[in-house]
Amino acid sequence: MYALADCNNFFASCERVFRPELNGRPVIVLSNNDGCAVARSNEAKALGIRMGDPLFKIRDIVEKNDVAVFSGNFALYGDMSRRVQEVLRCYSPSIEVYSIDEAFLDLDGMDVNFDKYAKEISRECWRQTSIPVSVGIAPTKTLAKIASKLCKRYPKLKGGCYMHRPQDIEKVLKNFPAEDVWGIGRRMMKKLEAMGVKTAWDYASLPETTVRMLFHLPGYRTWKELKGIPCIALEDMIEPRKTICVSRSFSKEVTSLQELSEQVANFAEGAVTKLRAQHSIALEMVVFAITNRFKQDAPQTYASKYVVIPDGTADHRVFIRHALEGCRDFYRPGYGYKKAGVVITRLVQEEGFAHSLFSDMAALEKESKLSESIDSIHKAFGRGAVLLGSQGSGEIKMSREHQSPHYTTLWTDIPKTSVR
DNA sequence: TCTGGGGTCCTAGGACCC
DNA sequence: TCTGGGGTCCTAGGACCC
Repeated sequence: MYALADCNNFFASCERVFRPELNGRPVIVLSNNDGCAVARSNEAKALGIRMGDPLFKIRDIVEKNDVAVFSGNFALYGDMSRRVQEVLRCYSPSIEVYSIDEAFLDLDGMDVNFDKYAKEISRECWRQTSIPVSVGIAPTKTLAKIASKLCKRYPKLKGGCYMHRPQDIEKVLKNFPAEDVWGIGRRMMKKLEAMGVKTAWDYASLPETTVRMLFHLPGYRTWKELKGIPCIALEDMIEPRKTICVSRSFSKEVTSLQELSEQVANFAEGAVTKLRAQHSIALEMVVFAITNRFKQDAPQTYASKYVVIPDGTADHRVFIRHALEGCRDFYRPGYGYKKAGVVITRLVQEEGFAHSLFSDMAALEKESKLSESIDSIHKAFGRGAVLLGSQGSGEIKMSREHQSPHYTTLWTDIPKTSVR
């Protein structure tokens, strides 16, 4: 048996924890640069604001309905997520943190009343964090996801739903749109529509061979999971990432090589920081810059440079140097670059990595000492406490007109009046 | 005017081997 | 005219997730 705990409208709920007067009022949270709505409270959803709607297109709705608008405050959301996880860990020895707002719990072999258990987990999350959490319990992860969605649909379930009897599952699936099933995306749905498949039950009723032929292994797994046969295991071990990407859109277009270089150097530094945190080294990187695809009359480019790092390294300067070289290579005047980034790939664990016979080990060791020093300065004084010259004076200011305080992650921002 | 940022897995097909 | 039968490894691109 699996549980899925899913925080309702997570980012919007985080903002409400510290602004309880916003309960009942529509709330949205925006992506970087105050671009798109990436979280909506139920009231905001009811107004027709969709996931990913750009702010400028919904301005009318926002103003007419007194929608509370927040810039993304990801330090806050990360910290609240950690708090919810702490509560969840009390309910199973084995949990998989699936995303910032979702976690699976392995309930195998537990001798409890699962319906009560689901409701209790939800209640306790609320009591300790003030985040509303929907907990679905079912024999497979895919069904647990569906059960948790039922909690959102039916408040009378009180945040917890246990679903296991075949006749109950059948009833639920017959009323559950196929497109909302975990693992069925837009492309698949298009094929399914043509076949007359509308509900999760329709999909589960397709012949096995059809599913295998048309939707291959991933679609087949989903099909079996809907039938109650577990195929997707709980992954409670945190594996190191296989790729790391740091990219941003700019609040204004970047036209000069100097400015683009400084940005890209910063992204490279950010990527290396993530790389070092998981004790990996990388053998490849790609640096890229793209123009504004929405500006149809402007010249467009998707410029990138791919670099091989034969020695494999996690050295700040190596990545920044390659990133800058890449920039110099592909930069062309006359383009307005709107977004850029650095992707590092071919990641391997630092421990046990066999360097080439011809690597200059003494030089590599010296380099790594410098990077270690940068790490410890950052640890003691915060990221950005020391910069490489090429990183310039820092980042381009992101548009953040509606940022809430860092209530839980900055001493100066701790709420001073009791809110609950 | 204004449009996010980060991941994973799978498969087909190319290139190579005997 | 007729043109074998296995393999492996790698990569790009597609599809999905949040």
